[in-house]
Amino acid sequence: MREATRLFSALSDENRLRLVFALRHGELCVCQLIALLGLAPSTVSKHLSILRDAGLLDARKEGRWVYYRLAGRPKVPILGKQVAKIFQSLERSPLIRSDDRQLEKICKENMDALCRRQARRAS
Amino acid sequence: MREATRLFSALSDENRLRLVFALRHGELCVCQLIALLGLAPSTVSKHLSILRDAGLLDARKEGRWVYYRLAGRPKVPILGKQVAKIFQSLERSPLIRSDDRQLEKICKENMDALCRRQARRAS
DNA sequence: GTCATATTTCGTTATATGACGAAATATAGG
DNA sequence: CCTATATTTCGTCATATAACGAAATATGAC
Repeated sequence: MREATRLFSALSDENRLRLVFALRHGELCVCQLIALLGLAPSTVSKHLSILRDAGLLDARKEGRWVYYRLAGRPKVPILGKQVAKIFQSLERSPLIRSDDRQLEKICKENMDALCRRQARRAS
Repeated sequence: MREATRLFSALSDENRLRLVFALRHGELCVCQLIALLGLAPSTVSKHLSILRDAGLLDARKEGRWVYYRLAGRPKVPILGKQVAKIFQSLERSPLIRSDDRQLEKICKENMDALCRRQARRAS
């Protein structure tokens, strides 16, 4: 029961939904996700931690970098008609589309340039 | 996007999940749901309001009584493997089983006896 | 070893949320 | 009309949560 409420709670924040949708294209590094959301690294890290604890994400480390991906192979999510509609419309929502466009750019940048940008932003 | 977060937020509370599962058997009156959860009427009413605003429940009035039911015809909810597992295990969870047993008793009581019990509880 | 860097954890603050009781609203009976 | 009753809304309080910056941790380069 706690697992269920934890899962739904994990998905009840807009930024965390954005993370889940960003990762549907494939694995991303934390620094890329930070660039996408434009939030403090600590905030993004906390959000990712919540999603991972809820069983939605897996993570792997590569040197200093941590990559997150969706856990397993999620199918098209259905939770009754209402939710099916919501999820379909979510992919068409301006925010997710905007995220998708921004993600294209972010994925074209090399990781070093991205991380330098985060460092500059932090100061 | 707000609809999605509202829906997931609606399902992120244990008592609200219990309400949803209780209603999977069919329509119930608020006083029956109050008896099930053992919470204050105002709290149950608030929870039901959240679920209805999220599109999960429909309501109809019959005199002083308000009956709630699941909206439309929900199928077995799937939101990726993780959620499918959670929902399957939820139906086997001690809490939901206990609720099911208690619901049997509650549905055998006539509404008047139930409501008299709530009134006594309120004082 | 030192210094730099990416990420996570911790502590703080403002805001949101779940519980309750009281008040308001809607319906029924005499 | 008055009284009773079921439910909803409102206000309050304790607790949870999302944001941030600072500190801690882990990795890499020299």
